[in-house]
Amino acid sequence: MEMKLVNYFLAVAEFGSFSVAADRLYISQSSLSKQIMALEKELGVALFDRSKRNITLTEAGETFRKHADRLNDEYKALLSSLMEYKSAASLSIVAIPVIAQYGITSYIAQFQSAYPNSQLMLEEREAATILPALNNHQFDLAFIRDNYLDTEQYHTLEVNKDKFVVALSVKHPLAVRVSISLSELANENFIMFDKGTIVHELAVDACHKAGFEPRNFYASLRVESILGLVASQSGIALVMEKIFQYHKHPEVIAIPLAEIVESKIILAYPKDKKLTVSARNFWEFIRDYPR
Amino acid sequence: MEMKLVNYFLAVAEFGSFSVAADRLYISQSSLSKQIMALEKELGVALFDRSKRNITLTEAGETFRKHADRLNDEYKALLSSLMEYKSAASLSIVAIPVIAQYGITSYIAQFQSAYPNSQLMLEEREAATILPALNNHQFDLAFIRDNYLDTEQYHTLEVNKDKFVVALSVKHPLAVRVSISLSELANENFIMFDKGTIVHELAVDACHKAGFEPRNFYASLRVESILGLVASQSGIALVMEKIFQYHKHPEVIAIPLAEIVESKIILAYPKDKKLTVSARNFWEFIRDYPR
DNA sequence: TACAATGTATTCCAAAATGGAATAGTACAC
DNA sequence: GTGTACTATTCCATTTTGGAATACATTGTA
Repeated sequence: MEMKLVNYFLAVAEFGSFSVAADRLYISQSSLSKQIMALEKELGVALFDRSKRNITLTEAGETFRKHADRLNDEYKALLSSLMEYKSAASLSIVAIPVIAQYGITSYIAQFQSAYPNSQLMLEEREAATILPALNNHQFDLAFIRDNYLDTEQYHTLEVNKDKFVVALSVKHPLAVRVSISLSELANENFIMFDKGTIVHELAVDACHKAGFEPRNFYASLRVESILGLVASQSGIALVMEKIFQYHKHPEVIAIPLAEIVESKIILAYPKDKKLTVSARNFWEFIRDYPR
Repeated sequence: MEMKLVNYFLAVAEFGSFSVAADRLYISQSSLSKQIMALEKELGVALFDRSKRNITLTEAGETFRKHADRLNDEYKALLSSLMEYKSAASLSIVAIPVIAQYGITSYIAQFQSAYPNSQLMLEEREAATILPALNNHQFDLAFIRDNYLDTEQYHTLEVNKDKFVVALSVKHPLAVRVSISLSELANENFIMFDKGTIVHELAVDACHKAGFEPRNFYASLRVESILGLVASQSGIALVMEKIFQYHKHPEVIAIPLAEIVESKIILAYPKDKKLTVSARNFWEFIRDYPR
């Protein structure tokens, strides 16, 4: 039995719902459903009664829950006892692929010169795959956006802050404005980031709030490409201001959005995890960094 | 972390050797090596010191061992507590693909009419894959050959017994004999079962004991095909007597082997496992079956 | 009774993990 | 040095995984 299944089980039991638990665990509902089914098959007993709309624990499920807590405690004790043997210097960080734009590379460089012995591993991943990996203890710390994050589950540290601007061709009629409201864009072509990215979700949600469905000219592209398309008047785009500033395109202008749509870049780790010495150093380095 | 890795780890720690532990666990050395390495990577610490010829536990390994026992105990307690919720009638059996030839199908039929409510699942697998699956609790009971089995680890019940005979074309010069010694076959073409099967291993080992390397005309085939090849004088074969009797080929004769090479068919389950009610019924049914 | 809302299961498919056989590499006894 | 007895690595076929889309089921409501 895979130990993470214990947590999956406990989440489903707690919320009485696969879809809610899947959300909370940052995995898909179909995956969670399959994994719990596989667990039940492996154990040879049904853990949940799914015949009603609200799923409930079977008797076996109740028994499993009792043991699950103890098993989990043992497991955590094991992990925590191994903590001290981890090379004190080891530190693995995962980040969304915008660390340059938000100056995080510079923090890291300064940390490395302050702690030259730390063996820092830095990996970039798409947002969607970061949280499951972080929860699985594959990384010590993560740089992520705070949107859609269940802040109850994580210790967080604000590192940077950004907000949407409207990227327009300089030839666009609205390019002369000092501010644009989303509702004025209802009939525009939207050039979006990849479906599944947080920025995409944020943009779509914002349009919904403004009362329209954005006409998406999907692009699943890099900022450079998006700005290129905007420059060639294929449409407009919602992009984060600092990302825009970083990449700047001579024929594209960014106009503030009347509605404030904010996104904070945070450093985070799961509350149920103990940090290594190095990770704590890094955390404190970022926390105390003079701004 | 996969719970079975705890057992893998404990086996390596106990024997101080990957290859011995792999043998004991009935998996390949390369697989075990990779799995322990993956475990170490997942935990972020080295558990074994491999720099010396005799591998030893690192400090972290010692710590892991302490917790491993407790974790394992919790896990076993969990499994055992779920036992009672398993449909009392459920019973899954795995067997090598010769149950018809050894009359096991008839035992099963009789058990089913004696216990019509038992939901018996029967699956056939190649010998090599049975023991790992049995150790992983994927099945309650297994019909297997006793050769090369570590009988310390399993409760066993003899079900049938068989021995090698030499299968020859009726036209073969030795076909008139009442008994043949292996050493007389040193220059024959051997038609063998698939590499990796127990019967193949037995045959090769027997030839080695008789002081020669069998010239294999590999066939990785079914008995029918092997007997067909023997009939057409492509070579000779070592086959189990009862298997031969069952399939009988008019142009093939079986001569007893002077050296007795025996193979018992046994019913087995791991000693560290508790049987379900039905499994126990089946066990006792077989044990008390009048012979 | 139909229908909308809200669930879970299933299917499909690309990507990743698994595991054994063969092989390379390494410590140690002699 | 050389052979022996181990572990690591590579290769590759097979299996597993996990998400997107979709099918299917329950329940509350018109």
